[in-house]
Amino acid sequence: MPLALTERQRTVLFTIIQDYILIGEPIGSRTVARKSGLNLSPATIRNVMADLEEMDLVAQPHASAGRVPTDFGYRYYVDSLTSIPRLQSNDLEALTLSAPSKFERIESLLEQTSLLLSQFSQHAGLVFTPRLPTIVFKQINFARLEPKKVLAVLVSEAGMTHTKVVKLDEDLLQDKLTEMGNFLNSQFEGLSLREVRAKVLEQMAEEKAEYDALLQKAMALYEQSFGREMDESPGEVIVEGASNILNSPEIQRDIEKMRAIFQAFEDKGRLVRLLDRCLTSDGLSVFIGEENEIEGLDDLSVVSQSYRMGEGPLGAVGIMGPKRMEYARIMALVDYAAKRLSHLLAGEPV
Amino acid sequence: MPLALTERQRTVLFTIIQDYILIGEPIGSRTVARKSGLNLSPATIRNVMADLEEMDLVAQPHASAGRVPTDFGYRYYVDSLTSIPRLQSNDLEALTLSAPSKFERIESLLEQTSLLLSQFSQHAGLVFTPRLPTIVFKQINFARLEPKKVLAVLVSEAGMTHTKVVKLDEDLLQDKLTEMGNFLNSQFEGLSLREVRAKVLEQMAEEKAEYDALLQKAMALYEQSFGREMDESPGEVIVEGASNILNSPEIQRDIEKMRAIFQAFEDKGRLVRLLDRCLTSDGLSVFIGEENEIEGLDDLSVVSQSYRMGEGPLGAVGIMGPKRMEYARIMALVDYAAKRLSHLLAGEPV
DNA sequence: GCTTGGCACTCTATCGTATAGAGTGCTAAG
DNA sequence: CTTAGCACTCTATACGATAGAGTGCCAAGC
Repeated sequence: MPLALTERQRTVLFTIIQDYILIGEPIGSRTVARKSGLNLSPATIRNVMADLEEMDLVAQPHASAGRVPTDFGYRYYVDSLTSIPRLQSNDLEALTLSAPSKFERIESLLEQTSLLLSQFSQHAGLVFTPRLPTIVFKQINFARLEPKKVLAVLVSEAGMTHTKVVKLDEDLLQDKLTEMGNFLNSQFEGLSLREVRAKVLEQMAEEKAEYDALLQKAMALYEQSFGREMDESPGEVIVEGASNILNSPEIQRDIEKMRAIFQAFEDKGRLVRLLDRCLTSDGLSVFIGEENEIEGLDDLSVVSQSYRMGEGPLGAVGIMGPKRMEYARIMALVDYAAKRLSHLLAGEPV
Repeated sequence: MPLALTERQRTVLFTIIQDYILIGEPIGSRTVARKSGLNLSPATIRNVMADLEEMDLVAQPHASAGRVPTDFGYRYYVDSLTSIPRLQSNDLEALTLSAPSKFERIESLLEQTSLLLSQFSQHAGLVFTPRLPTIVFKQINFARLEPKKVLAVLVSEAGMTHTKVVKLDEDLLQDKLTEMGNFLNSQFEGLSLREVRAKVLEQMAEEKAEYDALLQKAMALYEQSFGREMDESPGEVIVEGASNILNSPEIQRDIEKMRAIFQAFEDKGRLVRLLDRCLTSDGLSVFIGEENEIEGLDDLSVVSQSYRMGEGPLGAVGIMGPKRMEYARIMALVDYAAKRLSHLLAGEPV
């Protein structure tokens, strides 16, 4: 049920949130009275604040302090930003200047994007690289390195490459390898790696009926080089500007929290779980505090947006920072970065 | 000039250092008197300590505190470990169990090594990947992705692969590309990339005299895909367990220092400068505090050892932690890891 | 001449107390 | 419903006192 607040309550809540985001200290009734625009005395504001506290939208750090937004309060605030915020013109200008408009290697484009997000937000920038099972097969090549040793190179539609050195039981000459590659290319182009794998397993099970030995071997070679591993591999996460987390005073106060956060940053597995959550909720997603459900990151918020190429989402970009972040601006930033990245990947001008 | 200390001074100094490393607080004359094994009263020890302070080997945080080793003191201590320390048997046992003894991808081997160093030391693990100009050319392949778009794959002797998508002015068919690859392979195998590049530039300048057009193009294609970029690219650094830095109390006390350290960790360029220093001083190197000359890391020490394959050093592994680290154990650990890595890369059993 | 016990001195860390300041909740009046 | 007033609470800060650790130095002893 959508929480129903009176206009006045909303105004007070938003004043508290915005001011708290700005200055980082509990906001008192006096301050709200001055800044809210409502022409009310602090005493009246106090009554409203008590209501908001009742609703768990704000809280007091201690009995005689001002109010601080709760996770739930931030949530209400973010939810009431009906549309995705647009970039302020100064941000837009600066971004146009410093964002990459072309790229050589997709990996470095992703890194630059993470760095850009970090620099503009003064928080940590996140970029999740494409999850392997969802990427689209473009081409595979095999090159003979030494007797019984083959280099397999897989290229995705997006232009990412994956290589693997495979040891074989028998020695295959380059001619054969090329033939095998051509065969696989003809079979798999345009399929996702997940689909490719399903097809491989299926046809390997089919007892060599249709295909001759070489093509059967091609399937086996694919399976050996990219099959199992790819299906498990969760993709990577590129974190830039993690040290910005140290800027926020509420984190500085608690060394234990700091350690937990940095440990979480190092645990790629935990971060990748975030990606799942970002991709399932399509569009721009915001996780506030404990909402992100990642152990150790419950004092941070994450704003993320997926980027895509063709139909499906490929991965996601995001910003991670203290719950006390400028949500509107950060959301605009992330959305812009994701859109720009999608365009660049598609080869469109930006 | 090698600083000459009396036996007694050495004993006192080492007692202070070892005890300080152990407990992390300034060491007083009373404690030294008890633990040094010298049968002397605290008063006598105090006289010795005053001498050591004179020589800048120890210092007092404040007038009525015990002594703490200076960088110079640590240096003397480390220098007097005449040979590289051997691993303690319990460490050796644990390492034998958990260290990888084979590997699929060289990249993940390097990551695992960094992680291992971090876990065993409870400090940050470092692994510098091979510097590109020094790696040895093994094989190059070109694959036609689309008209005028070629995938170049370079394999090094160590088994690392580097890929690049290159856009061409003209469309080259796969046959031609293969031929070009074969030609380059015949020319370059066994050379370092630096040598390869020199040869390429030289022959491109030679006005197409000896080679026919295709081979000339092959050279140009190499230059376009890996030439310039490789010569500049400094290699990567894999840091694991950076959050361990937060365990040390002397860092915890100073938030500013913490930020500086984490910023340094994020600045790959700065870290790579460390590599230079590690490689120039051949063998096991130890940089204590400001000795590492990297801005922001002057409160940390780095222990590193290069790993190799064939003749030249490829890169380095290391541990970075507070100056108050167990140097002997850490040095043994790093040396072991580097040796093991070298063996694994050479394909020898460990 | 080296060693040592004794002693005065210094500096830190800690604790309790007092105080100022911010902000609240409540009540009663407008 | 709004607001002024007031008592109350909690924090942060400063201050002084105290205990503890450790030093440097001196004079006595071996």
